[in-house]
Amino acid sequence: MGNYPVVVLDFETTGLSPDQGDRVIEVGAVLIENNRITDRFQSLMNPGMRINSFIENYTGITNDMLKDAPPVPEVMKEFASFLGDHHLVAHNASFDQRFLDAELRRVRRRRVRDFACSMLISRRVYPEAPNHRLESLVLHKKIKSTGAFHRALADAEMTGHLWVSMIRDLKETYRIRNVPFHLMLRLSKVARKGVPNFLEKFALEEG
DNA sequence: TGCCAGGCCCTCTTTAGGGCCTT
Repeated sequence: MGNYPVVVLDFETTGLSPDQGDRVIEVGAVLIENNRITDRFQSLMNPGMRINSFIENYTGITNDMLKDAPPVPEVMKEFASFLGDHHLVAHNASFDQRFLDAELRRVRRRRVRDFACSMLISRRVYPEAPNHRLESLVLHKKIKSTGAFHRALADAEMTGHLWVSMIRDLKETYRIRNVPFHLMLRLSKVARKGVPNFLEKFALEEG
């Protein structure tokens, strides 16, 4: 199964830390239901400050593109509606979670669901991967690339495909019929050496 | 003035250091 919906999201930002004044400049997200993308959300946002040349080069998003973009609060209110009360997923979720929580706080909203981290889970499901950057995992799993890396919607879509791929591989490898969200959350915290035992035990209890 | 992210996770560890990930 794994039929519960999740929203997979990705932010492009002015830097690494909302605590140091960094803001979001683009959000991309996909809704996944029944292992397929059924809805999408994407918007650039004007952060009210200039972005540096590293960010322009890294993302391909320029100051010129942000000049006429809607302000961050306006987009974040819309995005909060898109999120609803769905479970959330991101690649290196602690990063996106910090920015999401900070920007929602500014518009007096709050996150209501847990975040699962596709990077932490991929380290456990695909320990053989050369590394666990999104770009490398997309190559490793032969996931079709849906646009330029480091743009929010393309990264969210590819992370979404990675999420579906990990659920499928868990089912096949461990003969788990149903991979609920809470299993993915728990898996992301299991010591790596203990992963096979953890999953075999789950499969037994399920059966 | 000078500082400058944070959390996971391995190891030559736990009285710590440094690579990996995200922009």
